[in-house]
Amino acid sequence: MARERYHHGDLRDALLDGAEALVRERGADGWSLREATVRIGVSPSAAYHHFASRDALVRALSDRLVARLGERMAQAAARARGGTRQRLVAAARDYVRWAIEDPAVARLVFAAHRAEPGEPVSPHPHDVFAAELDRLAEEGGLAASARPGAEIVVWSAMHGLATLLADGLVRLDGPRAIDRQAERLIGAVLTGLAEEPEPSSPWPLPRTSHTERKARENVGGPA
Amino acid sequence: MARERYHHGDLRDALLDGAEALVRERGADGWSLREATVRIGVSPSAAYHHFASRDALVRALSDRLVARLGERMAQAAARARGGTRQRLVAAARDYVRWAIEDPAVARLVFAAHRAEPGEPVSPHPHDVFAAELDRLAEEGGLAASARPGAEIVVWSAMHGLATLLADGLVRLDGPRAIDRQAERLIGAVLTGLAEEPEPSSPWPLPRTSHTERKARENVGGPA
DNA sequence: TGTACATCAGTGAACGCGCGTTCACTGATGTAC
DNA sequence: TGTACATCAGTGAACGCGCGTTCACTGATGTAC
Repeated sequence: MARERYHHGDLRDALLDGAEALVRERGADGWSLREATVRIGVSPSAAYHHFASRDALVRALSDRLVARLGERMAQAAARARGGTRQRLVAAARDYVRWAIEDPAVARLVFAAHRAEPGEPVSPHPHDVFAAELDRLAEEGGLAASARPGAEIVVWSAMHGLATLLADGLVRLDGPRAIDRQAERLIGAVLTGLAEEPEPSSPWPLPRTSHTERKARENVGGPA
Repeated sequence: MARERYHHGDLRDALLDGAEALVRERGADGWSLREATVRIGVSPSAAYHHFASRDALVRALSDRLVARLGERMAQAAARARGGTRQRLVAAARDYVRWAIEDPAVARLVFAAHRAEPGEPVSPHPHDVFAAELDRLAEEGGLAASARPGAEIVVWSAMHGLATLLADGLVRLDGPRAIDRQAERLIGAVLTGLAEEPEPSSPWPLPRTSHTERKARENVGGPA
């Protein structure tokens, strides 16, 4: 169990792995920084050479997990057969699948990401939805007036189902039922958006902590 | 600040009030049972004459809060002018309003209710949505095939927006923008449900911890 | 109206606990010459 | 190829903390006769 080398070599990543495993075993909150270090065979204080605080560790873990989710969703969309609507269905379904696969991980991500600081993460579920809706609008599957803010409509719906399932407030028997519920929800939302009458004044434009972090990062960046 | 009487008289309620105030001030998790007792001017151990554990206190508080939310929603629906669709819009909008009014309270409720035990709470948001959708189906605003499980579709959508806002992942400027976003979302979902093609096999029937608790309670109850 | 007594709802001290974080330190590594 | 030295990434002991919960207790209340 003991390390052979004095220097670990990749303690930062190892800590993230350890913390992730603890989240799976004991829940989003049921573990300590000390446990994560013990599990790796390193003293608690060693963690502070890599993270300023326990909180920083949690944020880094959350960023890593959310990036993985975004990648999954983007791949699910890319693999989908059919048109853009099917791509959206696939991405949306995957969001929900991911949440129930590991509810504790989902809770950590949803809770931890409320805290602002940290690197902006790409791809982010928000970006995936936004990109697919752009496609849909270009193809004429969505009125120009309905496009702004539509990604928040879609994200809200899928986030709600994912959260209700991850928190155990709603239960469905088996993966097939979950997929169908997700498909039903995204289907209703997309139909509703497609039929949306032109609003008398433009829809409100929600801001997200994710896109704002990206914008902040790009100040002074490449033109 | 000191109590005049040795016996408090209504310590149970006072503890719930104190805990609720702490949640508002310090967040869903940022307070202890001890703080709640100190605030009331009572020793920490006194709490154990009324709650078996801190957890039981949290659950009781959550039940109280969720019942209040359900009442609000039902009243909003009752006050709505227009048809059943407008009643649903009003209830859905209120769910979101409630969540952003006090995000910490909303987080406590959403998190604490995953834990099973406790009294079933009525009215529950789930019941309000279900009742209004029943009306809508009776009036022909919703196909019979689309009714089963539709309350989870609606609840998911509104829960998602509420959660994203309460957790600060999405921001909207001012109450007017929030109402419009909520209206847009529930509008899209209801349109989508109304247009929903008859499924080749019935939709999955999600179970909720809330309705299951009620069912359990009614075993052996009045016929 | 008075007294005995059970019950209820408090007190206060103490418990053991594990936590995040700091600190002075030391072993290992890499670079300059 | 060897040596000096700066830097990096660990150690281990200690800190102060507040927590939930238990326990033997006591003051207050209500009821029976």
